[in-house]
Amino acid sequence: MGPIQTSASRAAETRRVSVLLPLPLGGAYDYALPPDMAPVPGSFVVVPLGPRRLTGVVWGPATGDVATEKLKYVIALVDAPPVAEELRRLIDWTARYTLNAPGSILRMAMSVPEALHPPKPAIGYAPGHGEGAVLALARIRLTDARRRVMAVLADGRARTMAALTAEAGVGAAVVRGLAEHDCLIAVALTAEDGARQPDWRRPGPRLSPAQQEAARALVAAGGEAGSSVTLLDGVTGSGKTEVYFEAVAATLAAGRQVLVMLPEIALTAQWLQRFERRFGAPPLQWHSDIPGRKRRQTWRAVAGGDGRIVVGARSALFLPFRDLGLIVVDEEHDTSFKQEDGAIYNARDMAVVRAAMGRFPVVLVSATPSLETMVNCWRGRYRRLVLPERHAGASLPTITAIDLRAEEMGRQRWISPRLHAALAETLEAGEQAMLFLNRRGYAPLTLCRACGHRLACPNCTAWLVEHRLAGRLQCHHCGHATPLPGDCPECGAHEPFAACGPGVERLNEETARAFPAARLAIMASDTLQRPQAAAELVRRIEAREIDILIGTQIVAKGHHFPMLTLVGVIDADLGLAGGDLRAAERTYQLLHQVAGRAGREDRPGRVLVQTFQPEHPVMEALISGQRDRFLEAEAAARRAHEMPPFGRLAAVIVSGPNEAAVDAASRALARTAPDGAGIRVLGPAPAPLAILRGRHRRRLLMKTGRTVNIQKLLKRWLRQVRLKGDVRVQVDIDPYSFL
DNA sequence: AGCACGCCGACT
DNA sequence: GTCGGCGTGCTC
Repeated sequence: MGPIQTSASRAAETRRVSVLLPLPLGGAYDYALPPDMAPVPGSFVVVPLGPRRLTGVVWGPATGDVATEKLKYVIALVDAPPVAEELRRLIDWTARYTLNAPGSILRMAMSVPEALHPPKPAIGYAPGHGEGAVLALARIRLTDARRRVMAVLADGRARTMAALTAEAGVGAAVVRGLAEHDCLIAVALTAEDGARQPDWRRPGPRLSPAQQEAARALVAAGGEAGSSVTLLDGVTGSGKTEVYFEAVAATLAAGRQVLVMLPEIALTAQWLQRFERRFGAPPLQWHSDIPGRKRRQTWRAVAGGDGRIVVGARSALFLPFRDLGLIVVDEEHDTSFKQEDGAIYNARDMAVVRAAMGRFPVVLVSATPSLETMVNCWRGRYRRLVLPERHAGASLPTITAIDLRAEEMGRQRWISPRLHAALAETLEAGEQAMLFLNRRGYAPLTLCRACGHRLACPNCTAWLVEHRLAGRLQCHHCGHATPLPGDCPECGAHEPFAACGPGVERLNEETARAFPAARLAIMASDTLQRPQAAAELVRRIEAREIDILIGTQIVAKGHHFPMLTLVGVIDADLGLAGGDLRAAERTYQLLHQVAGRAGREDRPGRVLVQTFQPEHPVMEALISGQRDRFLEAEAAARRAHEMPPFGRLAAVIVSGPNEAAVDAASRALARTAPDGAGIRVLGPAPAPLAILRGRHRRRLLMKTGRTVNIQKLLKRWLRQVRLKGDVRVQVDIDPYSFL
């Protein structure tokens, strides 16, 4: 034995690690390791933090500058697969890019803390076997109920108590009684007994030559050493999904995991069907509606590597894949990939980053690619594969504008005579039509006829929207709901309210009046709360139980209705108002997608677009089908104003319950705003929703050239200001909506 | 994110 | 005289 160690030499020998906790702390904290503990970077560990015990992730070697007296010991090493380096780097990268604490980003990857601890095995009941069981059965009185239980279990498969009692139609006491007499044995159920795995060996559908070529290129990208981004660009119905399924199959064949990100996951029953047809089993799913137990299973399957393929919404991006080999971002232009609450990030862009970190390919898929993606293609940073035609020879719909300035519109009517005539023809021919209006509810605004008072949300700067089917007024921003008041809260007039403007419910009313014999259905996110309701409606349309479908933007996504030959866009100008950088681009994408619903298979479709500005570049591009020329013009305009992606933009949102404190803080920020060549700070101005969920909001905008490190600039700037009175500052790098 | 510490109003 | 409000700050 050597000499007794001094505390100093012991400290020098103490192994230290830095541990990132899923909290908005400044960074990772250092901890001492007990002598017998050997975590690797990425290991989950339990550590003390103040009076609490928390689970975090070993982030690397200790940073070293923490006083020994402060250092605490790691309590335990969690028995779970460690977080891969790729995800750790993605978390650090995202934190730096979005100016969030790394712990806040880690929290998204650890959204199911219970999943870290192995589930206690579910207990099931199986018949006993061998002579003992026979003797046991002989000893008891075999009542009817007991006989039914034994009959259910005759196949030898174990069942949970719940399943067994339901199948046999007995109470739990009967089962317990049988178990006590050793006629049944309690066994641990193996997880998801016999769950089917997607099988990449199954033969795919026959692909067109263009599809084959694209599929080959995608598969080849998977075989390359580094990362790559490929845009799969093709009109609706050109068979993009089948093409990227080949890349999915190749990745699965190579033994690696796949993530497919889709917007609005709850409404893609058709996508899931296609997947299951191709691979013989459903993929794992990840989105906000997945119940807790399933989430936990999925998280564990992904981390352990048994979960081979996940389809999910944007939050799936931070799942702890063990060996991810491909990400597909379908509908890459969709704005729902931009997360707006908590950490603000664009999951499509972060997918590209994750692929770069993991050195694997990513495929962006769209019929209407975002301008950012197209610019990256033009710059040669992304590859582009174009699927030129509609599959199976179907022709593209003809798109025609209806100039509302020239139409005789009745009062409180939104269907023009020309659209009305087209609807009549379509119904006459026994075909289906769709009316598109991107507004939920009955009317977007309700006002008092006596005094002009408008019913507004008490928590937000927004009008209340009347929902007649639900029998109430609703705020679409905070969820505030109230019945329609009997009297005007302003002037006291009795039942004075008038609905202003149309929502889908009101359009439904007008359509029903115009076509009393037609069978109508409304499709909006609030009329279809459950995925089953959406699937049922889709089935009814496919079965031609519906003649006219009236819907908001959710009808634009991914549903194929062969008999739908007419699409009417009620108000094409709706998205163009307001100070949104991407208003034109988004309107184009939305209307193009809606138009793509018309004329499938062998029936030519037509699209009638009601607009007050048929000469607008968006309308002209839609009608002429010259998408890329439109995007080039958009790009030129953005370049001229040094707007993204030709310049950088960041919004700084200051919010708090006290308006004066918010104003003071935003003025203080404006005073200390950096300036310099190519740097401009605008504001403060009231944010797009000046009051949201009871918090007052002000916004400043920072605009810089493309080569400026905007994060560094923002960090230095925001550090200077001391905030008080529950005022929060949030940064939105590359904001989508602004004014 | 929690939790403790700290300085100003209505109660056993 | 104390209990408790939540504003501010810290947690390796």
